[in-house]
Amino acid sequence: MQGILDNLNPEQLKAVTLARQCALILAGAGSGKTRVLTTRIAYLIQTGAVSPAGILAVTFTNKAAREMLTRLSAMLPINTRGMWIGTFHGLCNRLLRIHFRDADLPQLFQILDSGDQQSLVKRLAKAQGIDEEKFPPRQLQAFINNCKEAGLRANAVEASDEFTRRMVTFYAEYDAQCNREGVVDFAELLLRTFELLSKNLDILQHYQARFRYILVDEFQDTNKLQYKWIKLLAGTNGCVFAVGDDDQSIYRFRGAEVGNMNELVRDFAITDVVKLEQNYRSQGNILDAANAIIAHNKARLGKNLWTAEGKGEPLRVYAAPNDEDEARFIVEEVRSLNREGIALSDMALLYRSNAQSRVLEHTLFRASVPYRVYGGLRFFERQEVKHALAYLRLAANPDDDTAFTRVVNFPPRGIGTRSVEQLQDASDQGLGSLMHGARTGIVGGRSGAALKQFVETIDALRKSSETLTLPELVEEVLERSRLKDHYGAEKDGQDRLENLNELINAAAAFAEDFEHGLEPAGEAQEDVANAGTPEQQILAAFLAHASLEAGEREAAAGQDALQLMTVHSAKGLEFSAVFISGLEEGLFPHENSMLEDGGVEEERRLMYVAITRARKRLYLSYAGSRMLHGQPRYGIVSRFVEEVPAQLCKWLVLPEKQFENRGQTTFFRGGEKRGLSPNWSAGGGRAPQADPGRYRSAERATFERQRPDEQPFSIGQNVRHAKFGDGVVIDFEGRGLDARVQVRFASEGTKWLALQFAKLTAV
DNA sequence: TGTACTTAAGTTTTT
DNA sequence: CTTAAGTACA
Repeated sequence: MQGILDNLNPEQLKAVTLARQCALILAGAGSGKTRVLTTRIAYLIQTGAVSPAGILAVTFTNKAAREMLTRLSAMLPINTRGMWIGTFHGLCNRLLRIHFRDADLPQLFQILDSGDQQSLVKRLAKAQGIDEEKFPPRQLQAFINNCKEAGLRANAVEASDEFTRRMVTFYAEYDAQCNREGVVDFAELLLRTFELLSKNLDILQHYQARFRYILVDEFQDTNKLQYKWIKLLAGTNGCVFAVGDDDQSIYRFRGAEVGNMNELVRDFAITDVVKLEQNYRSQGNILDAANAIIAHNKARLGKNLWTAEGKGEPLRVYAAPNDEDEARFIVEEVRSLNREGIALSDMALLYRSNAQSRVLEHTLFRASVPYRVYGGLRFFERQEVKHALAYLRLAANPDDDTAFTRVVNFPPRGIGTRSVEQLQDASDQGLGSLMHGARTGIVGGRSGAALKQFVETIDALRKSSETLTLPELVEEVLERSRLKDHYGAEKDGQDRLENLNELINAAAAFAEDFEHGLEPAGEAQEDVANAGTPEQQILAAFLAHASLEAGEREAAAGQDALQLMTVHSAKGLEFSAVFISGLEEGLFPHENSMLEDGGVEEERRLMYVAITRARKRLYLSYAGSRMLHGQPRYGIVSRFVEEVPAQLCKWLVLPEKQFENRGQTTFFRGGEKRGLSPNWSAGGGRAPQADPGRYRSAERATFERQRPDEQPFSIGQNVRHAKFGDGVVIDFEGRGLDARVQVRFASEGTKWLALQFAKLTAV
């Protein structure tokens, strides 16, 4: 017992050992939030306050849920299986699988990810002859999701104008179509569960009695519906332990309501909010900067981070004449820090929007600095994987029209848009799903025959799904669908084939976990009375898994590499050294945010998150000009840089030296709320020129010294390629973007590689 | 029906 | 600049 409470500070201890009462823990960045959450669970179980089965812990990401489970099993020698720890969506999926009848869902309902949802919206909008100019599919999709996340069905949405009324109608038709197909989107998982519990008192009471303790992570990110969901499950006797930080609320654009924190305090009569303000991550100056910036926001719950550590280094601020120079500066600093012994993987290069990574990547590449970009395509989102999954989905549920349209003519089998339209028309007239139409031979001629073949393939797969193990079934899918043949024949299909093989492995691994009850759905299985064949159960669980957990981001080679990511994806992480780039008005804070009410405050919280990622070193940089959409844009320093107290900063180049004629160029600074004037002057505007004298020539000299780095590979050099492995450069031609190198690989033979595309690193 | 060209548009993201 | 989506043509 003593063990788990050791080394907690007084506030952490208070939070962990609270008596049975609802609580809001205001946990600042780096204050040991996850530790408090997991220790609280361990404490409750160890003191016998509750059995593991009485715990419900909700997170936003699978990663956070896994982290919690890992730490928990390190703390307690218990079986974590009975515990409900997971994401909102994962837990809802679990509930709906158990109570599919009461939720009015087919047993093997499928989950649409955002991409699937968008194709469904597009298909439906087209079928209804909706003007895509007036109602862009993206907007329709957003409208539906916003409604659902507010807990509103179409019949509950108030529409005052014609435009909204049309969208509401569409929403109703969309839902009807989902029901026909037996599919649910992400927001539907939550709304459907909420309705299930609202309408079935016995089920609600069962779970209210079971989950005596409900814990919520990142509470500031909950949306309206999620909060209602928590409230419903907690009931009058529940005990909610919410951990959050209003200063780190950066997801308002996807429906997060910081106001839920105040609601919670009111609804659950919380009398004292526990504040965790001691920061164990950043040194003093960094923390002071964060506090100073966030102090500009109004309507905060109020919290000030402090540290027992010293002040540490000052913040480094660099004003670059342009984006390329900014990148060059960062790369030099990264190398210098690396020489001082900081691992590349312990440094992060942050930016506001993904588009900014290109210049940075280019410069890093030329300088042979290994890096890893977060935010790429994930495994289950890859085209070839989604195709294979669509066949699996049809095997599980032939009425899944989204899956049907995706693969009915992929690989190409002579079924064109015309034929699919015929099926669609028939379906619109109430003649059933697309698959049903294909089966009944609505389409004649060659296409009709091809369709018949397709139906037979799916039927065969469906039969196989009843008996084959999951990995066997996946293999069968790859063969029968001819996906393997198709990608095998494609000249650049090797990577895709590898991913398809990887899917078999993923299926095997999943089946294994499922059998051992490691997958939560494995337990849910016990609760289901009438379950179909076990093989079909596993298939449904696997498909849900593929939608809910898109898989780890593309794993780079395990080497030490600089971490590149948006500020959003940096949330929750920490690094010894952090570079925040592109600190210009219009970029960060983003220009679009200035039009929204409270938009700049959200951007400021984003800046706060960025700063508090750093342990020891923090760099802020901005560029006088930046290439955007192929044209130069001229910007001025972000207000966020100016909000940092001057005494915390060390300017590496004095700003006035770079922008000599700044006073002559007219720049606008948007207001916090109105922001009517653009903060970027367009391409034709006058640039803040660098001082043609001293500064420029000094920079030129630096560029000259950098020259050799432009051609990082010389003959005889050892290099590494992400796919082909290690090799040696044996020839070279071209310059700049056209440059190609010939590399002899240890295992893959000799290849010519375009430097522009191939990710080669020096070894 | 599939390929090649043109054109438009371009925050942040998890489930 | 890049990418995606849509249109014209073989």
